[in-house]
Amino acid sequence: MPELPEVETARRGVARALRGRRVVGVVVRDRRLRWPVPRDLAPRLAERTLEDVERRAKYLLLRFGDGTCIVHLGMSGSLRVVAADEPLRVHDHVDLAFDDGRVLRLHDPRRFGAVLWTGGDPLAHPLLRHLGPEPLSPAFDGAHLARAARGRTLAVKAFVMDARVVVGVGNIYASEALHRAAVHPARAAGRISRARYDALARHVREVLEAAIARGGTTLRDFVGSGGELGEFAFDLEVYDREGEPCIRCGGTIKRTVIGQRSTFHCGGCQR
DNA sequence: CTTTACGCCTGACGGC
DNA sequence: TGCCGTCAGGCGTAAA
Repeated sequence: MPELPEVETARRGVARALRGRRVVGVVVRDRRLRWPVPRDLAPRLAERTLEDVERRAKYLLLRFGDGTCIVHLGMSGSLRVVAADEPLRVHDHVDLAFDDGRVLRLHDPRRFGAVLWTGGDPLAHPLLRHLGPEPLSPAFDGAHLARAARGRTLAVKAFVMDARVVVGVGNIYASEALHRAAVHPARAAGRISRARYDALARHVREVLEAAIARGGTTLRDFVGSGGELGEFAFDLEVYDREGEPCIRCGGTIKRTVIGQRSTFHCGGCQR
């Protein structure tokens, strides 16, 4: 389920397939997502042209000129672009039908995702307005992390997963970036040097870029918007490798829990 | 203000 | 074979 690389992969797929197309129909089979899908979604979208697909954090922004459809995939969501006669599967909750006969179909078993509508500037939406910088933007660097961490006592892993600090660093990539930067995930965020934050910021960026280049990590069932399976091969160094030897120092990978989330680190090389 | 815990859901898996 | 507990990639919200 989607971390930022998966969402970015979905964004590119949807944009390539449907940018410039006009909405000719909306079907909501189950509006009980994280928030109810608005009842007026269909009239809002009717006959509007999809001008672009953007991404802010893990939110997809389907730009329709004077309004934006905000889509979040939650923990189990995926998007596919299918033919209109594609058979439905269970948990296919929302369809946007376009004028070329194709359908953008949201599938979300756990229904932690969202489909919303907002007029005006979507970045001013309550869900988006307090978000930190994009991890692939110039605004994100070690100086930013060090500044934001001043006086903070929480574990650095929870810190980098806080969307007000930096967006898009999910549970897998938080463990991976901390391992590459040799920083212990439980270390207090405010007690990490500027130099180590420089390294961490660099590794966050690198691990996300590498994953995007491979179309997302995909542990089990991520499906890109065209229906293709994402790369299984992205080499996770610590995630889900409890008990295995560290590829860097030979130490043993440990599993702990930080902020109620599974956390993996090497007891040998992360300090 | 910061930090921590809790749900929202379905499904897959392991142990018995 | 079935049942039951545990866990899962997110994240807003409430409580402390």
